[in-house]
Amino acid sequence: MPSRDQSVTTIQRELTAFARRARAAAARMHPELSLVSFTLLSHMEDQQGCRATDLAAYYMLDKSTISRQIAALEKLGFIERRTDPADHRIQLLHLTAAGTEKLAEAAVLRRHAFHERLADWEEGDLERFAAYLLRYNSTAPDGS
Amino acid sequence: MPSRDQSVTTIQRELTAFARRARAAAARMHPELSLVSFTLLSHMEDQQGCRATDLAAYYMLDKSTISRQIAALEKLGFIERRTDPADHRIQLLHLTAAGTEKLAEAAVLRRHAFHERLADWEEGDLERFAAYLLRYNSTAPDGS
DNA sequence: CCACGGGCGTTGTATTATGCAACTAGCCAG
DNA sequence: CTGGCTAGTTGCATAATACAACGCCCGTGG
Repeated sequence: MPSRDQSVTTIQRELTAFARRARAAAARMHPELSLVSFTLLSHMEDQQGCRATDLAAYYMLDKSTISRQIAALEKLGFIERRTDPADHRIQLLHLTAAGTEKLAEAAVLRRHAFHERLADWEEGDLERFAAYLLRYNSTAPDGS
Repeated sequence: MPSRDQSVTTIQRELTAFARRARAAAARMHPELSLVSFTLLSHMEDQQGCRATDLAAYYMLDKSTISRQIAALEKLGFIERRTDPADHRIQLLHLTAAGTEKLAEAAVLRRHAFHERLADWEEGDLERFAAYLLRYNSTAPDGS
């Protein structure tokens, strides 16, 4: 019965509903690390040596926003900037030990919450859901 | 190869990434109607006569935030409040004709964007994705 | 070698969303 | 009627964000 239109509507509605909650949930789980901070930190962990510009592009945030987030994370001692020796304009971002640890802490809390929430999901469904999200996010992340 | 843990991690990561973008995308598509406004309006259309408290609970927003959003939407002429005759504390929220129209406009833009983005998805995948999101959001929306 | 255009990042400024706390008004049970 | 509860509003503070102007460094073309 769900038409293509209806599926699309549901997807946008539910994704949006999720978005509304994510921040609050993050704030509850790890007040020390906002959702944005957590996400950026997480990204940096995966992409050791990424640039601020990369983050800005990926998350559709202004470079100034990223700059401030990075400054805050550095002040907290969670990341360090290493100027690219080959191009002094560029800062390569790396997690510090403290950052890795902090991220792990938050991740544990988040994972716990998500696991609880997804406890009764079959593994196959989880995989498919994850795959859909990846696929969704991989398409046209720009704002053309 | 994706373990349960990994799927869960991916889900949170990708949902979060989506969340980061949704607002910016909404701002681009319909600057008149923020993502929150759109979502609330959309909710009100489905649940004619819902209360502010319902919205606050569903979207995990403070009642004051909802109150202000509602005030703004009313000022724009998109909704009207009808005091519940049975309980004068309660305001039942209804879309006006203008609100319905505005919402439809925004919905068209959004649907267009989403459709473009999801153009190459098979209908079955869309349905499953939508179902997963619904299922996800339906579980434990509270913050216990 | 030097100047210019462009990319990367920072800082100043303003806006906006949001939460918390205090408050008002209306309901209901004792 | 009074106390306690619920719905919603408002004052206040904060945090996230965008935009614009700027500084720094790169490479290229004269």
